[in-house]
Order: sequence, then structure tokens, then C-alpha cells
Amino acid sequence: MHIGFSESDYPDIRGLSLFEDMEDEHFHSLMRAAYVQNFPPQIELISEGDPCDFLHIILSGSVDLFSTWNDRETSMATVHPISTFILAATIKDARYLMSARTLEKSRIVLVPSQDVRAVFDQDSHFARGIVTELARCYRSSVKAHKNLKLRTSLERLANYLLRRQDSQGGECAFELGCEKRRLASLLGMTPENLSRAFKGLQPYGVTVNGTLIAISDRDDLVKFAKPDDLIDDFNT
Amino acid sequence: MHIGFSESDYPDIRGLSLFEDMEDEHFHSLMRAAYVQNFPPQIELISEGDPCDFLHIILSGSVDLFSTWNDRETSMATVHPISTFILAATIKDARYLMSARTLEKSRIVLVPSQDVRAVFDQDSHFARGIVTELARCYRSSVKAHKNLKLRTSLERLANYLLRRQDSQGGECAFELGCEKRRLASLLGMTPENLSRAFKGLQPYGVTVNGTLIAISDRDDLVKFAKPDDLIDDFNT
DNA sequence: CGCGCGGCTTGACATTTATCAAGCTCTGTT
DNA sequence: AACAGAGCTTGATAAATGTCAAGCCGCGCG
Repeated sequence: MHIGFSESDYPDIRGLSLFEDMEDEHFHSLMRAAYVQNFPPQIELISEGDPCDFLHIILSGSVDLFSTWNDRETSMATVHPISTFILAATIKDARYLMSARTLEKSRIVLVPSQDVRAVFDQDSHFARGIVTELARCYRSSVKAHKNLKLRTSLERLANYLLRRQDSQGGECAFELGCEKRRLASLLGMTPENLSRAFKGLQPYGVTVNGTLIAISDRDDLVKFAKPDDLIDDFNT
Repeated sequence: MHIGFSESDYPDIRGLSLFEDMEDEHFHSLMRAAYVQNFPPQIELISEGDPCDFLHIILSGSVDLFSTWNDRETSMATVHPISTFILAATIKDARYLMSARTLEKSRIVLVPSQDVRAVFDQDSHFARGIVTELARCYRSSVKAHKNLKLRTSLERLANYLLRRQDSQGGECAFELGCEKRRLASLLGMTPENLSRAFKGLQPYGVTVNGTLIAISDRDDLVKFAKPDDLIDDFNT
């Protein structure tokens, strides 16, 4: 099962703040126990409600975290390289709260949960890394919650576009970076309404051409969107 | 400022899973640095956006965590004794994401954030406690997020009532436990709509008399509400 | 090339939710 | 007991959002 785990992946993983300060011996012990696999698109890696057997680390590609209830489904977040996901379930030895599926061809490391917990007990630097990561995830979740409760769908879209523009280098024109249907789900609306919301942002200088977005007057859009670090900045 | 900190508070705080396994010496060092204060109702303890100076522990009373944006306000959660709040900001030395105000007369311990972080680095059992607590908070937040995105307001109310009934001992009749205006905000709706939502649950055997709720046929309500451990159980 | 499929868009309509204004009820006060 | 005020309820209306059905568009494939 260790097929495909090349030493060249090590430095990237080692550089994650989660693992950065831990002892070499512990890091290598985790990696020895880990598997690496390449998955095609649209593969369900994790199913909501299952017991948590592995901490996942995404090396390339992208992953959709989503949840279902009563035949409804919603996207909760997108995971990009290089980062971990479902850390809380690993630590608590609990069931997954979200499902995960690959959006594209992805390379993913699976670290057995019991090894993560064992090393956590031995390595205080690793423990510190886990705390920082968990605190970051928690705060991101609170921000998402605020975004949903305090803003209309039009405001959520406007702020999403501003964030996306930033992360793409700040150019006036940029790629949306995901399917519109999925963006709609992430923002908590239907694809039909997303379509109308884009129209609704035209007066603020937003033009759409397929997945290519252009913002002609950022200040104007900012004035409408009122971005707020305590909702939109995922780093603080 | 240490006025009012009585030794009798110690055992309660010590019993929190966060502090349970830490060394006596470290626990007492934290407590020596801490303040205790009694606050009247409706006092704003914490303001969103402020730097985080203290970890808060509520000994009695109750506290509302709420957020604002663009002149809108929403309740995010209620904190009951005995537990901590705003742990993530303390750990990350970051700004508060939510404000906090007392709902009733409350007794609250303030532990300087820098002491928490210092002891965290020295005491691995305390670190373990923090990780467990953070993971619990994170998962609660994800559940709240799912609740909001996957359910209608009527479904959220129905599940809230079922949870509340459980926590009050499972009797057919029970107290709502908070103002309806605040419950509305917690559930992400207006007071007017909460009023209508209670009416909408009458066909499922819910009757309301002031803050006294009665559920005549729990099975019937459950069939409508479809409670799910991965959304409604705050302990897993 | 043209065909078919999936995803996107559009319009009409239904439902849900919010807003506004008025009246009600309860409670504490004088 | 009468009053005042806060919170709750109700009805009318408006706005936001979802649903359904149809058509469009672009892309890959036969």
C-alpha cells in the first residue's frame, strides 16, 4: 500500500506548520505509517458519519468537503494543497462530520489516526502545531457561520469575488476557479440564484464571461461588499 | 482586582476537562494570575475585533456570544457554566471574532491570555486539554453551519425544541430557557417568523404558553425534525 | 462535422422569509 | 387599580430565495 510514496513528498509535508517544529524521529515515524495515493476526480474519499481512521494531507489537486441531510447536500469548503483536513475528528477519535470528494486528479497522504494521536502525546511541538491548526480551523468555521447569518447571498458573492481576486494576484480579470454550481452551494444558494446574483453585481462593475470574472471598479464593489477581516480574512 | 476570588471556586474550575489533567503547580499559577468578577446582566464583556487579553471561564449565570456586521447583529451561541469561552483567540493571540455579553447576573473568571499560552508550552496535559476543547468547539461550529445550510427555519426550531427537551430531562413540558427574540436570532430568523414557526409546529403536537413548551407526541415531531447526531449532538 | 450531453441561463411562478405597523399581554411600578 | 413599557403576536405587504421547465451554449465524441 505504500506504493507511490516518494521521498520527494517529504519536504513539502515537513514544511506544513502542523509538522514544522516536531522532532525528526516522530515525523518519520508518522510518514512510515502513512500511505500515499493518487485519486481520479469525483472519488469520495470520506463519508460523513464514518469513524475516522486517517488524517488526510492533500499534496496536489483539490478536495470538496460537503455535508448531507435529508436528501439535501451542501458544499462546506474546498481544500487546496498543501494542507490537512479532518484534523478534529482524528484528534477526538470521532466520526466524520463532513464527506470529502476529489474535484480533480489528486495526490493524498493518509496518516493513520492512531499514530497521529500517539505522536501527539509524545511530542509537545507537534501538540503545539495541532493546537494552532485547530484554532485556525475553528475560527474559519465561525467566520463562515457569520458570513451566512449576517449577509445576503448578493453580499456573500461580492465578498467571495473580492477574496478570489486577491488570491489570484489582484488583477482586474481573474478565473473563478470552480464550477458555478459548486460555488452556489458553497455560498448557500441555488445555481439559478447565483446566475441572477452575478447580474445583480453588474451595477457594481462585475462582468462574467464563462469562468472569467472582471471587476472594473474595485472600490465600487468594495463599497457594496463591505469586506471585514473578521469574516473574510482566513488567516487571522 | 482579585476581590471575590474564593477558594471555593477552585474545585469547579479544576474539574473542567480543560484543566483536569494538568499539574497542580501550573493550575495554581494560572489561578493566581486570574481575576474573578461578578457582572450584572447585559454587560458587554468582550467586543468583536478587540485583541484577546483574557481567557474567560463562566462560573454562574449565562453569556451570549454574538456578532455584528454592517449594523446587523446575530446571536451565535449561549455559554453556560461551567465552561470557557473564546479559547481559540487566546491561543492564537488574535482578535475576538465574537462579542460577549452577560444575559443574567454572572460570575466570571478572567485568566490572562499570556499566562495560558505560557503554561500551555510547559504542561503537555494542559496542551492535551486545550486540543480536546478546541476540537469540540470546532466541531460544534461545523454542526451549527450544517444546521443553517441544510435546514429550513421550521426544521431548525423543531430540532432545537427536541434538544432542549432532552437537556431539560425529557419531560413532555419544559421551559424554553431564553427570550424568544434571542432564540430567533440564534436560529437565524426574525422574532416575527419564530412566532409563526411555533404555529407551524402545532400540527406536530407543539404547544406554546409563554416560555413553557409542550410536545404532545415526540415521535411525531421527530418524524418531521429528523434529528441527526452529526448536527444536533454537541458531545460527539 | 454534427450530435448529444452537461452545465448554465432565463422566465414564470411558488415558497419562504423579512419588514412594517398595529395591537396584545404580561409584569413591575406607583 | 391604573399605567407604562417591553416583548410578543398578528396581519398586510414586500423582498429574497427556491422550484420547475425550457432553451442556450460550449465541448467532447462518434
